[in-house]
Amino acid sequence: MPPTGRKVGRPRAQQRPDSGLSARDELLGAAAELFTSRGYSATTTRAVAERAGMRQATMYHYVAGKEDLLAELLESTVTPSLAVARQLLADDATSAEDRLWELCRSDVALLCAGPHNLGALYVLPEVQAERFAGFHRVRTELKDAYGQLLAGTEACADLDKGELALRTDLVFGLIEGVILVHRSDPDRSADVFAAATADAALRIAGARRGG
Amino acid sequence: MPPTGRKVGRPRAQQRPDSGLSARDELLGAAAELFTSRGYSATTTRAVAERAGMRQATMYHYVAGKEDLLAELLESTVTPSLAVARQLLADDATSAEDRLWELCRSDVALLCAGPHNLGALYVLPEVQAERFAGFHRVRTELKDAYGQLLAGTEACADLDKGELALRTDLVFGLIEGVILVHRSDPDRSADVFAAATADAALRIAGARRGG
DNA sequence: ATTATCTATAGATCTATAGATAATGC
DNA sequence: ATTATCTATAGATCTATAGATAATGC
Repeated sequence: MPPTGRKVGRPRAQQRPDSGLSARDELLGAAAELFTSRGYSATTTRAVAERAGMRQATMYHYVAGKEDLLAELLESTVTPSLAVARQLLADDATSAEDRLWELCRSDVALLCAGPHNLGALYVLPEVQAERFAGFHRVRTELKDAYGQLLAGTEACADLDKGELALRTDLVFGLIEGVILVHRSDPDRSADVFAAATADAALRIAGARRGG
Repeated sequence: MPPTGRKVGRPRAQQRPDSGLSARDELLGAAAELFTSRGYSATTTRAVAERAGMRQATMYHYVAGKEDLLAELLESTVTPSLAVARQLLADDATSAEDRLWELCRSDVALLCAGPHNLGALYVLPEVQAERFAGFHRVRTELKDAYGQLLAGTEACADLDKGELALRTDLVFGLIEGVILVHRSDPDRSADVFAAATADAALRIAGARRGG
């Protein structure tokens, strides 16, 4: 069994050094880059496939179509955030303030850490289509986690339902917005940026860490 | 001269009650609705024209193409915000804190007041293209106004350049983000929402109104 | 005559499928 | 034999233009 370079199937027309990734993952990476920078509808299946190193038709060997790529990217980026949120909701040994801070920090860090601006996927207009309802359910669950942690802070303890919804929108809007603005200065440390955003979120809530 | 209903030119195939708007403004309105809800590339010239009550080809009597519509929508939504910003920058009788608050409030109010979610236009991936550089220059000028007002607040007086840029990104990100999140609850009063966002922006800055 | 609109369509895509091809595996 | 890939293309768009048409204006 020789080291590498031996693969089943017809060779690709354009040979490239082996990235180590599966063909499917290369397609997902290409789609992430193109969808976030040019948009979903503006990105052709040809552009995705050729950036992944294969011809347009070959893409269909791995995915059912463009929609599949977007659906998978959406789910795979929101899932880690939601896992963090669930764990924080269950942790009743820590103050709501500290848990909210950590949720904000990790959310921003997760989305700003990767090579592409995955947060930009969330606001693509096409994502509002029924096809992506699964993503929206998960995203709503994440937003609910923000609301629950906010409701647990001392500063928000006495707010009525409408006021709490307003604060939740402000905090959630901050997170969504800074991820987009991040592309204006992508060289800044994602960790520093994430911590600063979490600080700002607590200030919006009227809360303080360790409270 | 009879009241209405008398117009030069071949009648439209689909007759509709006169909206009072010019054909060009009807096209702009249709484009605003479709670009914000479905996206720019996903919106066809046929969809825009027919929503405006005319056939696809007739659109070219009023605009050079889809790009023109987007360019005009972008400029016309950022221009009023920038006019407010310039006026506030020149007003040295008011504290930087109060002026920053007002800039945030009016920016959110302007974008959330209209029937469509015009703020969503700003984050369309297609807007990053060179074709819309004019919009980006104006938008950068608006962001600079945020930065200058922030620098004038007591809370930010001693920050270095990098720290100030970070705060500016946080405040600007909040504004951009809440405008997007606003679509989750478009029935809420735009004025209340705008004021609450401005309050939140000052808390991020570490400043207080009347400071 | 002027104008606003229409119908028709050329040319350029874009997606998804059909079927051929060139590797390895046994 | 199996697999991954290729080339070729049908069918469905989509944009922008050409040229006809049906009103009013004079």
